[in-house]
Amino acid sequence: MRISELSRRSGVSVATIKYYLREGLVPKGEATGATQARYGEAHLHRLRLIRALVEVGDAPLAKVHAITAALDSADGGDLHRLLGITMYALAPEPHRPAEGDPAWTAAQEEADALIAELGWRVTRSSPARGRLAAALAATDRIGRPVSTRILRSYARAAEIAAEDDLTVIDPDAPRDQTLEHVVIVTARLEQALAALHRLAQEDASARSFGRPRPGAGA
Amino acid sequence: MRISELSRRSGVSVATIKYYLREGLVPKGEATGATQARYGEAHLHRLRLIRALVEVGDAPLAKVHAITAALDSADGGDLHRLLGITMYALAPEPHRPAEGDPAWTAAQEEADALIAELGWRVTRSSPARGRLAAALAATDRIGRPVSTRILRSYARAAEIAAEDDLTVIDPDAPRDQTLEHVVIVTARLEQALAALHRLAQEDASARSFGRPRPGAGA
DNA sequence: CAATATTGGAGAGTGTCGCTATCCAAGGGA
DNA sequence: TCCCTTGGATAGCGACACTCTCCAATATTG
Repeated sequence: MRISELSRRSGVSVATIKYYLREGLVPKGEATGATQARYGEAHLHRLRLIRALVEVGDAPLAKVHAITAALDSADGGDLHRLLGITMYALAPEPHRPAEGDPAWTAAQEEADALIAELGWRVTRSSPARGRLAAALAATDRIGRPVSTRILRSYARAAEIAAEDDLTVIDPDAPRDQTLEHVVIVTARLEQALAALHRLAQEDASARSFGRPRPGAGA
Repeated sequence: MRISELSRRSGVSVATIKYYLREGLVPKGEATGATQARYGEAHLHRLRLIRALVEVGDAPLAKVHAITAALDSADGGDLHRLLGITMYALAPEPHRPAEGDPAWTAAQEEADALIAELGWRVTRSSPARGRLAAALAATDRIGRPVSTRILRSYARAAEIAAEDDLTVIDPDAPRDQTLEHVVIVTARLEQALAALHRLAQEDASARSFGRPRPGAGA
């Protein structure tokens, strides 16, 4: 297909596709002349992956670029590695506190202990590990550490959810599409969890601080 | 204190404070002359709240403005209302699907049913309600609906966590400080939850797709 | 008291991000 | 044949969150 059809089928404007081509996020089409090229299904999948990363995963294009680069080079790479690269790129980096900070050290130990206790097989360098520790340290510093009870209860729920997430994967589908699905499922579940948390919080706040008939927000 | 001291104690540059003053995010100091004004502790709390919203809550200044406006006007407003305004402003708005979308309708009903079942007292217009529905609808559409088992298990965990969140609140502390703490605790817990979820996912991926010695990501 | 530094206030400028618009010449389709 | 689309490249734009520069009016310090 030509660029206009690719645009129509992907919902991405021609100008934006050209921009992605220039940036190397989408591989060039097969040139059929000085001013013509042909695109295929792979290009369509790629565009959908990019949109999923940007719109659902809220990733900056630079990170999208890291992911597509891995996709385009490590064709034979195993799926676990590819998933790792993708999820690592999607992770927001926490502003890491100073090395010597006692709250930080304690939080790291707590995170490690929890991971060990659950027997989770994660790399030492996983950004999620640091993110967890940073979150624990921050609440610590405010004087209200997260209770281990809650942490455990969430961890258990997360375990089940993660297992479920992966059933979405068809190892034989195109990689672009596989990643697209994983990104969407992961991001959406996180949205759902955050939403649940806020709803629960609103309920708790209504019961603690609300008036009998809670006029509530907005 | 004068602006330079306010800057030093808050860690926000003088230029930025001036900018916040111009934008009305921070109330003006008490003028003591044509080119002089005095600032107090309230200004310090306000700056810390703003930084918490921006850095931890990742809120755009426009939303911060909505929150500070509420703070500055509704001094007598009850805490529940103020919390509502704050958390509503922090909520990312989901791109709401078309009205007629069947997945959307079904997801909304599921969300409402869950809330009703748990007996949560949340307003009909709560953005978290829409966010939850949007997340459910998105995974639905991909063909992998979130299981109610997982949803319930997360909801239960969220309930406990939310209860805990509120113990951070001292109803007699300055409102700016109270909001700052709630924002930090809420945002950080959400980070922790997301991190747990990703760690669990990495573990699941390692077990399903990894090689015996999982070289993993990055 | 004089020299120097700081302040409030306002406007313009900066850097990043993710596009979007404009041009142009070479093909392609009717 | 004649017009429309395309690829390719360059420049421009709008939002955002500052940051810089000026200025005249104080404060502070010696």
